[in-house]
Amino acid sequence: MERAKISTEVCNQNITAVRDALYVLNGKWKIPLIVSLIHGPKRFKEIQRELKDITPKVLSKELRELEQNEFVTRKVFDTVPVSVIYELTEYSKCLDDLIEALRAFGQQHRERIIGGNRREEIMEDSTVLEVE
Amino acid sequence: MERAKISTEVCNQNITAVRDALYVLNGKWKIPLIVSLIHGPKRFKEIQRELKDITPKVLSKELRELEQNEFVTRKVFDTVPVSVIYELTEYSKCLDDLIEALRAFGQQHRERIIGGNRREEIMEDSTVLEVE
DNA sequence: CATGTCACTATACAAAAGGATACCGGTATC
DNA sequence: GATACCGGTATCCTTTTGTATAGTGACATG
Repeated sequence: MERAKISTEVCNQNITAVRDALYVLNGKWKIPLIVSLIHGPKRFKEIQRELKDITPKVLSKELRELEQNEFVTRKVFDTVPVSVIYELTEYSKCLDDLIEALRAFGQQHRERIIGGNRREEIMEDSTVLEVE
Repeated sequence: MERAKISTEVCNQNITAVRDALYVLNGKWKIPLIVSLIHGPKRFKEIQRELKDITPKVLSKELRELEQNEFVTRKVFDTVPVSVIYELTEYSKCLDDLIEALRAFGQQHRERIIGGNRREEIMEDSTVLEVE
């Protein structure tokens, strides 16, 4: 009973931590956006081209939120016309392990589905992952 | 130029992998739900109590999706009234690294915000993370 | 002189996700 | 008899997310 209490407390702490993490990284775009900046700073349009189905409105919103959380910085150069580059911060490096784990899982999961080594009943379902 | 081409290809692969991962783990609840099952199988109402602000409708939908992706199994016992337990699968263990990274980041990020070792301009913003 | 680029913003709208509340039939408890 | 638990479903509503389209102003290209 005492043990159970401690274990549920730990469990709640873990859930809280995970929910805190998801709170700042929510949505479809934040992590892909960070990944696209890992290989070097980029301009607005470059990012838009790389994440091809994002609209400027959404991109601009996501970038603002990442800026507020100190994962990216926005730098404006007064060339003509102005160029704006987005760059990852030092702090964003604390996401490296997370991103690597996500990447590894994503890759592995896709292979599993393409390979078809899954239970038959579920194979029929086409909504599990969209493979192009 | 050749180098750049290779590097953008790798980058695109990474973005794709990350997006695949996010596709099956989307939304506010899937990962917290899995975390709540790590310490052992649970019944529907138990999970609902643990993730306290989830509604039964959403919980039932999330559990169904996790079942389709083979992260949890649903077992019905014909006691009176019936009891239903949800349990993590073997396959779900491939999420362990990811969950640990998410937990570590979430904890670290919360401490950073509570500690207040952030730039002043951003300190004013209250929307960064809800700390209760 | 028409057209296109850049980094967006604005407006309007549609779709999806999530939340609030009520309800079911059966059992157990008070 | 009233209430509560169980594992959900049904209905409605709000919030979030995404789409489509147009426009800005200064310049560069044809």
